[in-house]
Amino acid sequence: MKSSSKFAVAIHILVGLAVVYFRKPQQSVSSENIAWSVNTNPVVIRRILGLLKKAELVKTITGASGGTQIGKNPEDITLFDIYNAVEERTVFHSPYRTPNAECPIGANISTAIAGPLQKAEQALENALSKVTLNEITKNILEQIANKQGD
Amino acid sequence: MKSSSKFAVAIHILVGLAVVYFRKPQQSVSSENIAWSVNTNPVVIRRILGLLKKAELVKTITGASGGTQIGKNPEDITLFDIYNAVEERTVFHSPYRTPNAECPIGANISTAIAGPLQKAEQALENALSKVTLNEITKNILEQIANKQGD
DNA sequence: TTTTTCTGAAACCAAGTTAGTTACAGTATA
DNA sequence: TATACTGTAACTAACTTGGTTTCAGAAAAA
Repeated sequence: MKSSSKFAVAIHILVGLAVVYFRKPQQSVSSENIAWSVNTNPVVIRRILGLLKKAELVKTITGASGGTQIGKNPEDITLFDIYNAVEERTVFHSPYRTPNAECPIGANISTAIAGPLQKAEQALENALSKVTLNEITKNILEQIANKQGD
Repeated sequence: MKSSSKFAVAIHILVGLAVVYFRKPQQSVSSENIAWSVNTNPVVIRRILGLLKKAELVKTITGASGGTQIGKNPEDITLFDIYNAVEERTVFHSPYRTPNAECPIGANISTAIAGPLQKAEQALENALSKVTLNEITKNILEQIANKQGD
């Protein structure tokens, strides 16, 4: 199983936007700024922002002094929303070369495993939808505050 | 998120071995035979069998008229055992380029999301471990029987 | 003993995916 | 009009994957 980093980067982006939103709700952030925090190229960030925008998790403003703001209250964004926005394929979707239909097992295996795999995926998604962006952001802000207290 | 087909193929292999086991417990199956059912190359099958063998889900016999048998009772093999045997990385593990440590968010994001992601993964694994190879095999044997009744 | 039939493993390739990069058109502000 | 952004196309390098060929080793069969 190979995972893309898109999900992790998307969480990172949204946490950053949430922090900005808490401090100054109308402020927008440039892709270059975000790229600095994530440690990558602004275009990589803009690509992911495009996906988040489609899901209405962020809104972007073009033109000078434009940038991105969070699209809704961090309370109302779950990890599943983010996951759903950036990861197009399901966990178990595989480019599984169609099994041999002449073989009784090959002919029936796909439907036999579809149910259980879907349930497992459902369980994953349920767990993700229980965690809000707000919680994660608060968690990070606490970590930062604690370190400053040292 | 990109998935390999190894998990699906591994299930296919084990269902096949379970069917053989039910019919004739001491019979072993060649990788070529399995490859025919899966519709791929015997070497691909042997690669996956190697992983399943390490997990003691199958046992192989070398030499002429050798092959593979299931390693334990299908009742005692869960989808999680199979998943665990063939998929080395975790669902969310990403080659995430280390975020910028100079940024407070970058410095703290990894630990903040580790917990929730681990819980989600745990949920997935729990769901997988509730399904046995036996159930899937019986399901397939039923499907086959129903079709013959047409 | 020799032949045959298997597994195990190395080595290689083609295809696909991903992150990163450059470049540039379009847009809105100052 | 100059500036500072986004959006997007196009390209590349690195990596992963499944498929394939090849061969050494093992064990049964002849």
